Amino acid sequence: MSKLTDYATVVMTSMARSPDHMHSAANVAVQTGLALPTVSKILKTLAREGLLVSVRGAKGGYMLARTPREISLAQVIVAMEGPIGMTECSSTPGLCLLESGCSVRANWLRINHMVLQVLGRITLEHMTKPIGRTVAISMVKAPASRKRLHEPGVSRPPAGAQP
Amino acid sequence: MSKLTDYATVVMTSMARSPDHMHSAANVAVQTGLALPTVSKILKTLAREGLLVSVRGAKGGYMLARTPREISLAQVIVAMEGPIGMTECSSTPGLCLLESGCSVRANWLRINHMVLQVLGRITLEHMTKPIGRTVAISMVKAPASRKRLHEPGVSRPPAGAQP
DNA sequence: ACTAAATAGGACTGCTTCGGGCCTAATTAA
DNA sequence: TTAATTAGGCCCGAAGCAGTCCTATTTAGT
Repeated sequence: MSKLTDYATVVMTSMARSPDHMHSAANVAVQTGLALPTVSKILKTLAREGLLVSVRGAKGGYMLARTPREISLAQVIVAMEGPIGMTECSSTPGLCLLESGCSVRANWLRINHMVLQVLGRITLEHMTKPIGRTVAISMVKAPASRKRLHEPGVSRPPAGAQP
Repeated sequence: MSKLTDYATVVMTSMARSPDHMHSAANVAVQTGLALPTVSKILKTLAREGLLVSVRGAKGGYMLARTPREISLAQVIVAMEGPIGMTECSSTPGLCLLESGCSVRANWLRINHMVLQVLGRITLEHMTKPIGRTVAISMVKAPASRKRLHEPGVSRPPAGAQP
C-alpha cells in the first residue's frame, strides 16, 4: 500500500467522526496533521471515485457519500490504487509458462480473496474506535448468513465515477 | 509486494516440488520460465537470508534449508522485502499528531497482524498443490490445536519428476 | 594441473512510481 | 463583486526496482 493510500484511511476515518458535517480540505488537513496539498489530492481522488461528495464554492467542502458503516477499507484502497492484488502474477496471466506457476497463481488468488474479504468487512465505523480481538476474529470467519454473499465491500460505487 | 518477491514465491514453490534435489540457477530458470539473471538474484537473496542452502562449484546449486512444510510465505516475503507492513504509518510512529491518527494506527496494526498470521501459516507445501477452501478457512481461525497442519502423505516423487 | 560448472558479490542503468507542491480555472455563498 | 473552495492538471526531485553484466571464488571431473 502506498503512503497516499495510508493517509486516505486516516483522512476518511477523521471525516467519519462527524459524518454529517461538511469538511473543507484545510479543515481536514488541520485535524489530521497532514499537509494541505496532500490532503487536497486525496480528497479529490476519493470524490472522483464516489466515496465522497464534493460541494464547490464558499462554504463548500467534502462529505462522506455514505454512512461510515457502509464504507469499507477495501473501498478506500481500491479508490486510491485500483484493483487490489498482492501479486502482479495474480492479475497478468501468461507469466508463468509451466504448470509450476499455475498452482502458485491459483493459491495467490485464494489468498488475495481472503485478505480482500477482511478488508471489505472493516468499515470506517470500525476504524473510529479500537477493533476488539473478538471483532477481528469474526471478520474472517463471518460467512454467517448467506444473503450477504454479494459483499458490499468490494463492489464498485455508484455510476458516474468511472473515468 | 514487489514483482521480485512474487517471483521468489514461484521459485521457492518450484524448488519445493523436489526438496532433496539440488537446483542450479539455470535449472530453476528453465522450470519457472523466468530470466536467468533474475532467478540468480532471487536465489542469492534467499540463500543469504537462510531460506536456501547454497553449494558452490560444479554440481553445486541451491537446496531448501528446511522442508517445504517448515517454510512459510511470510518467511519468503520477509527475506525479499524485509519486515511486512501494509502501511508505513504502522511502523513509523509520530506521524499522526492527533488522536485521529492513533485509533487508525492501532487498527492497522491489528489488521497487519491478522494478515501476517495467514501468511505465516501458508507453507511451500501448501503452494505446491491447490489450497482447498476448508484449508483456507482453517488458516485464519487456526487456534492452538494445530495437529491439522501436519499433513502426511506428501510422498514426493524422488527426483527428476519435473517436466 | 587444468577446465568447466556453478555461486558470491557488487556495480550499473534505465525506468517507473510516488510524494508533494503549485498554478489556473470553475463554482458558489454572502 | 468578493472571498472561499473545489477541479484538474503540471511538474520536479527522490527513491525504489527490475534487469543485466562483470569479476572473483569454489568445486567436480578428467
